[in-house]
Amino acid sequence: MQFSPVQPVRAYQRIVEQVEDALARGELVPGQRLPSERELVAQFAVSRSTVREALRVLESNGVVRSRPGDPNGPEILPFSQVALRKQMVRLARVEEVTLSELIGFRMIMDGAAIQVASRLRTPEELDELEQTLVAMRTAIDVDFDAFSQADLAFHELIARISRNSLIQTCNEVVRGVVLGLISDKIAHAPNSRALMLESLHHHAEVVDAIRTGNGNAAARLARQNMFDYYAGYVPDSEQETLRALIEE
Amino acid sequence: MQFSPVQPVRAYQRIVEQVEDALARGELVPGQRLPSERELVAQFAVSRSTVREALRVLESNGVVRSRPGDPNGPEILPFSQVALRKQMVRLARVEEVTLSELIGFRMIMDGAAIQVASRLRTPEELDELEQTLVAMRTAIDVDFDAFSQADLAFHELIARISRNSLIQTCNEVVRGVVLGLISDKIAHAPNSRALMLESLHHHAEVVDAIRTGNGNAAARLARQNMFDYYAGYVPDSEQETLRALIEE
DNA sequence: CTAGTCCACTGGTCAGACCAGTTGCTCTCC
DNA sequence: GGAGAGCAACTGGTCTGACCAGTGGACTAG
Repeated sequence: MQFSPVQPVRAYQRIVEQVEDALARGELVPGQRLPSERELVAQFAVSRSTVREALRVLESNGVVRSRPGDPNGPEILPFSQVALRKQMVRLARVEEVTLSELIGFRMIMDGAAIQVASRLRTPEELDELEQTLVAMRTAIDVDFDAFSQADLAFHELIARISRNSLIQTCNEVVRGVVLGLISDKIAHAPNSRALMLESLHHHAEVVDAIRTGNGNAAARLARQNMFDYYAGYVPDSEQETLRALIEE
Repeated sequence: MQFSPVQPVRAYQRIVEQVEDALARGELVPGQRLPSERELVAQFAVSRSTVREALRVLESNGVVRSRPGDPNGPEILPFSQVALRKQMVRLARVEEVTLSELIGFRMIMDGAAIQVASRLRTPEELDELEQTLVAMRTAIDVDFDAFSQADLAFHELIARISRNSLIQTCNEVVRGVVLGLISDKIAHAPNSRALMLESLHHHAEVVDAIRTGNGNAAARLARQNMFDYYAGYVPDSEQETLRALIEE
């Protein structure tokens, strides 16, 4: 007879589990309301502190929202990847993670999004992509921040067209972290305008490949462009892993 | 003069922010301890309930761990795959993330790991890969669990050879989540042994491509194998996004 | 030296009080 | 009749204080 180690489970955790189980079974759906805290105290037969601690956890997971004075009780929120995103951010910000790892990961994510988008995109979505190119062209004459915003819109659209929310979330996170690390260097580069123009040209090439539905070519182009753009910020000794992602 | 809408910030949220800011600035590092709850009450000049609600949020974010009776106060945690995995599992349960999205993500991660590993692998690492194939061959005659373990060792080694911790982590997490969702179906398939043999054959093909340093071919092979293996578990209407990842 | 007990701390939960915010209803004034 | 003010009953946010189980270290007895 073999026993295994036991672990006490806190009362508030039990409440969290019950609520999430009810969500998984469809017995609670977004838009609905939980009972008030005082009602939950009665139903769960615990103190109000315990209920509130459970609600803090659920809130942090993006499951519910509480508003003071709201007479209808805590609201179930639409499902979102807020908490997953938080964990991805924590992963990306681990101290030992290098810039080259982040850039490599971004190349993979962007490349994959573009590859899938090339196959799945509708004509309307292709039009939207063209519009983002126009916006990028306009933003060049404003400033680097405006160009970054337009660039962001381009990549967010690509990720949306890929219809994979994990790609979307990872892409957003790693793009944000990479940009946070080297944004100053890029914005203050002496040839900033030239870089923006070249970047726009590359984006247009990618859109062309997407238009023709050539996923592999589009992904390879995008990865090559990212390598060219970012390799200068990475130590020579770490570029090998990035090169592996652009070979034919 | 333009004013913007204001939003009250709760006291416990302020505490969460202060702790997370201190982490971001490196003033707190994993392994360190926060002061005890009663000490935090004094430092933040709030009630103990408020401190505890903040700690529930931080705990839910994977930032700290509290143990009853621990005389050293709440512990700062390093990033952990467990928390990332937990969030992915939550999303899968409510179908905010579909099986096809998870499988697609896995194809991308595994494919990328194999592509980079093809370039970076050392002769010693290639030997290690061969050993995992031997272990898989042996495990077929044991049972599906043993084969799964050997399969896991293969993929973990590949991810390690890729020298990208983001790929490693995401790969491990998503593999665990996918396997958790469909493991029962696979283990009880009537042709389980045939599936394991075929899977072993595919892994050997991948290792061959890695040996010759052909990253693109290895990655494509791996993604094709995963598509063949998993496509049956995905609705027809969602297979298009997976097909995009295996086209030439 | 080892085992047991005690003490001072830790975190988990409870009960009750008070406060600010929200909503709906009623009353008064124009 | 319509608009505004006031009130009551609720909501969630925070506070205070008490009690309990768990942990580790110090002390004592064998």
